Amino acid sequence: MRSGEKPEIARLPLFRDMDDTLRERVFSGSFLQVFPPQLVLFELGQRADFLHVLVDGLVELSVNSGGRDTTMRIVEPVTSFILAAVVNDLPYLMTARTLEPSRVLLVPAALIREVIRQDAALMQATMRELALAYRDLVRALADMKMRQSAERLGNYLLQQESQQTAAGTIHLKGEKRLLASLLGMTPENLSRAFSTLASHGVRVNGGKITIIDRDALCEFSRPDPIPV
Amino acid sequence: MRSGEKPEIARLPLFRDMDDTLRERVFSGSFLQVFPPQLVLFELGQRADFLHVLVDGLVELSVNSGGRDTTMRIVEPVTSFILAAVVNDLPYLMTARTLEPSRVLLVPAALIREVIRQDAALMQATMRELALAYRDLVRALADMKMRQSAERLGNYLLQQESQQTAAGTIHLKGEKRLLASLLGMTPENLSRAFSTLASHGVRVNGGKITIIDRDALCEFSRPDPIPV
DNA sequence: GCAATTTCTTGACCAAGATCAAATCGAACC
DNA sequence: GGTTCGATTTGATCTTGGTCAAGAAATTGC
Repeated sequence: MRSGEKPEIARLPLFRDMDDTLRERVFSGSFLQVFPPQLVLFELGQRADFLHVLVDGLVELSVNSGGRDTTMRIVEPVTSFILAAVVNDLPYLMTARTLEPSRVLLVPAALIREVIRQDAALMQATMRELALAYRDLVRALADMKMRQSAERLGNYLLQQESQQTAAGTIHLKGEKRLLASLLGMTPENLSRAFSTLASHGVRVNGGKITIIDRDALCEFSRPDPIPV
Repeated sequence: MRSGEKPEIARLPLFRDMDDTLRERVFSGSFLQVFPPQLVLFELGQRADFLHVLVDGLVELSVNSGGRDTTMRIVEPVTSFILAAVVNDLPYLMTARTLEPSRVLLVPAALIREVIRQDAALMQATMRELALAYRDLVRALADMKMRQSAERLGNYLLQQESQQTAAGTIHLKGEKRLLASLLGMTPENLSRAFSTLASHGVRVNGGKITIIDRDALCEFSRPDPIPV
């Protein structure tokens, strides 16, 4: 791999605290690969050969089964993904596809498992990362079960706003149909959900969303009481 | 804690491989408590003070927010629960309530975190447990997003059948309304879903379910291609 | 720049599931 | 055994969200 992105990857919570020599060993045993958009990186059911780290671009993780399909997560750089499958050496439960031209660091699964066994700090970071990911999914499942579609959209926007830098403004990544699938609705209903939110402080302009009345949106969407 | 259940807890994947002395330290720092049914063990939002191990009885984990409520998991003995909150010292995302008279081992969160740092085998077991729990939730979320209610019920039955000992027979634990909430539907609709499954090889007699035609049920429910 | 293609939006209609109400079933208690 | 209370089932109706179709807007390709 090129050295340019190494520091940024090394700064990830997953790799931050581990032994420098072992980290170097992980990196030198991995390779950075460039992928065009719409390329399938791996499919659900395959044996987990690599821990992936998205360095640049955009990746969708989805589940497809019985002719149906749903987006589980949109991965933005710089983030590792598919850690749970790698840790337990189990088949991927999701399919990964690039949405934009992307650069991905591929860490051989056997290598990362070996180094995890050797390095307590890496193991602890892995454990913490998995615990946080688990909690994200608890929230996502509760969201899907308890809220209706426009509320889910409202909460998604509030959450994105708090993560993105510019206050009050959100830039959607990917197409709207992708967001619809992530939120568990059809593109048609996402469109209608945006119209519903128009009377609750949200303005839409293509992929640029503005929250002009945060209180009204909170009132409507009833965000989680426990902050992330 | 009494010594009777110690071996069974020690045999759990979480505690199985750790150092014996440290395991003894964990157990002697914990206490086994008996709770009546319908008692709230902890509520969402509270600081995670204890790792819980259900030794006997039945516990519901639920999320309640904005006047709505949904069952996230039904915990059967012998199983630990709420590990993710404890590992990262974060507030519980779920509320726990006993459904039957229950005995629960309460392991102080600070103690288990300390021993995890000291014992690589325990840390590895924790990491694995979290990774498996994560994968369960990926399945649950995909299930909720992609399948309709009767299919979810069918898959639940197939899954329960494979876990319980008697082939073809399932004993529901807890009331049907609980199962309805776990599957993300109303009790009324659960009842209708059972009638739907009647024409797909399922017979119901109170809490005793019989799968008289496994193939027909699979055909209807389209279970996950990747086995758990 | 303009045609072609795709995405997004809107409207009409349909299906799944929720709600409300009432009837039935079953277990616990006298 | 009969009563009572809650759980479950059934039916009628309503709401939400999905489907289908068409038009508007945006993007791509030439």
